[in-house]
Amino acid sequence: MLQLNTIKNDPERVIQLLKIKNFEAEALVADIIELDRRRRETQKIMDDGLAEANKLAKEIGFLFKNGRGDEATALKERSAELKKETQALGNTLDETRKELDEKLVLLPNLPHPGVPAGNSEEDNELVESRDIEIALEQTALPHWELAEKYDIIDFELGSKVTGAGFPFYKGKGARLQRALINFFLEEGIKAGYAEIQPPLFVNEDSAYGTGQLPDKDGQMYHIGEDNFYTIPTAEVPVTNIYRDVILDLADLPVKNVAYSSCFRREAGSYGKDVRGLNRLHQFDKVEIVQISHPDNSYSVLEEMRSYVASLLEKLELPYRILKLCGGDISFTSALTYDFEVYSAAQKRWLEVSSVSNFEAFQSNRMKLRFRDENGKTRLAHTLNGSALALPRIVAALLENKQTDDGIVIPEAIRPFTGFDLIN
RNA sequence: GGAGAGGUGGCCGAGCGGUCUAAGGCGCACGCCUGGAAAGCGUGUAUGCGUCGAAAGCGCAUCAUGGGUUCGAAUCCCAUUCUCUCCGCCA
Repeated sequence: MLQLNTIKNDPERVIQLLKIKNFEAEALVADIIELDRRRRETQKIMDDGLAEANKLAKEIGFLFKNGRGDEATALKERSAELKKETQALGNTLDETRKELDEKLVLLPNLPHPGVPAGNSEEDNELVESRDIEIALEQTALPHWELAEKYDIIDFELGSKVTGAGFPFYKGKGARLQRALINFFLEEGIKAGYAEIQPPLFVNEDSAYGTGQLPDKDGQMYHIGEDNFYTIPTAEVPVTNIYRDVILDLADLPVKNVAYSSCFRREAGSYGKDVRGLNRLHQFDKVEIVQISHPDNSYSVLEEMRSYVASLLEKLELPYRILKLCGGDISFTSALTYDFEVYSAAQKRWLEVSSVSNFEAFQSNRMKLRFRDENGKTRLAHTLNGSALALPRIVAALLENKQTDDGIVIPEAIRPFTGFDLIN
C-alpha cells in the first residue's frame, strides 16, 4: 500500500510512474485525495466534540461531589447531545476511512526508475545470461518421462490420493528433494541468513499483511472452520513476523531463510505449462527475506540477486536473469529480477526464482518500522526471493543432467544426496 | 473438549467507576557529582491520527481485540482471542 503522503505530495508523479505499469491511476488518486480531505475534516469536528464532552464529564463529577446535583443535571443534557453527535461523526469517519483504505489498496507499488517500459514478458530486459553448453542428444526426454523411467516421481499416484498437482516423490526422488532443501538452507545460513521454520497456515491479518488478500483471494486454500489460509510461500508467515513491529536500527538488515511447503490453487491454469513439475498445487521452496534500511534496499537487492545466481552456478544449470518490465512486474514490487533456467527437453526457459524489492509498500500495510538515527520511526524496506523453488529445479536437473547411464547429480549436492547418479 | 485464573507502558507490577494526565520498580537517555567509574541525586522516557510551512505546543484515541452500560470505564456487562493451572483426549 502506497503511503498517503507520497500521493498527496506529488499526485502527478504517482500517476506518471504508474503508467509504466500500464495502470491508469488518475481517477483513483483524485478520489483518494478527496477522501483524505473529508476524513481529516470529520475527525477535526469529532475531536473537538469529544474534547468538550471530556471537559463536561469532569465538571459533572466535580458538581456531584460538591452536592450541586441540580446544576449537573443541566450539563448532562448537553453531554448527551454531544454524545449523539460524536457518535454519528464517528460512524462517518469509520466509513470514510474504510472507503479510503479500499481505494488505497487498489494502487500498485510505484516502479523503480530502472524498470523498463513494456506490456508483456517479451519486453523484459535481459541483464545476465550464463549459458552452459549442453550437448544433449535428440532423444533427450522431458522430466515427466524421466521421472517415470527411474520411478522417482509419481504423478498418477498423487492424483489418486489427492488430486492433480500433488505428486509423490519416491526413492531417490524423495532423497533428492530432501537434499536440495538442505543444500539451499545451508547455503543461506552460510550467507548470513537466520533459519526460520514457519507455520504453513496463517490467519486473515497475515494474508492481508503481505498483500495476498484481497488481491489473490482465490489462489489460496482456505480452511473455513478456523478461517486459516494455507501459505502460497514462506514469505507470508516470515514477513508477518515483523507486522506491527518497530525494529532498532542495529537490527537491520534482518535476514531470514525459510523452508516451507507452498500451496497454490492455480485456478485457471491448464495446458502444457502445467505438465509434470512445471506447475503444482503443493511444492517445496526455500525463501530468503530481508528487511533493510530504505537507503540500502537496492544494494541488498543486488546482493540477493548474486546470491541466487551463485546457487544456480553450484547446481551447474544454464540460467538467465531478466529485469521485469512494467507490464510484467507484480502489483507489490518496485523492481524484480526473474531467474530462468533452461529446460533442455522442453526447449524453453522455466522461471525458478523471483527476487524483488517492495520498498515500503508491504511495510506500510504491515506497519513494519524501525527507529532511525534520530529516534524517529520510519517504514523499513522489505525484499524477498526464492532461493530456490524445487520443482522446476528438479525438472531442469533431470533434463539437463540426463546421460545414457542416468541422471548425474551436481557435485555441490552430492554430500546431501549421498548418491551421484539416479539410474 | 470441560473447569478455573488471567492479559496494564521496552520489561516487572499496583490500580478494580471521577483525584489515571496510570503509583512504584527495572531498563534506557541526558545532566549533576567523580581523577575515572560505581553508587547517589535530578530530568526525561510509547504509538497513531489531527491542528501546523516545520518544530514546539495543543486536541483526540489507545490498559489483549470488538461491542455495550454510564454525564464519566484500565476498573462494570457481553462476545472474540491469547496465556497459565487442573481434568479429558492425543503424535
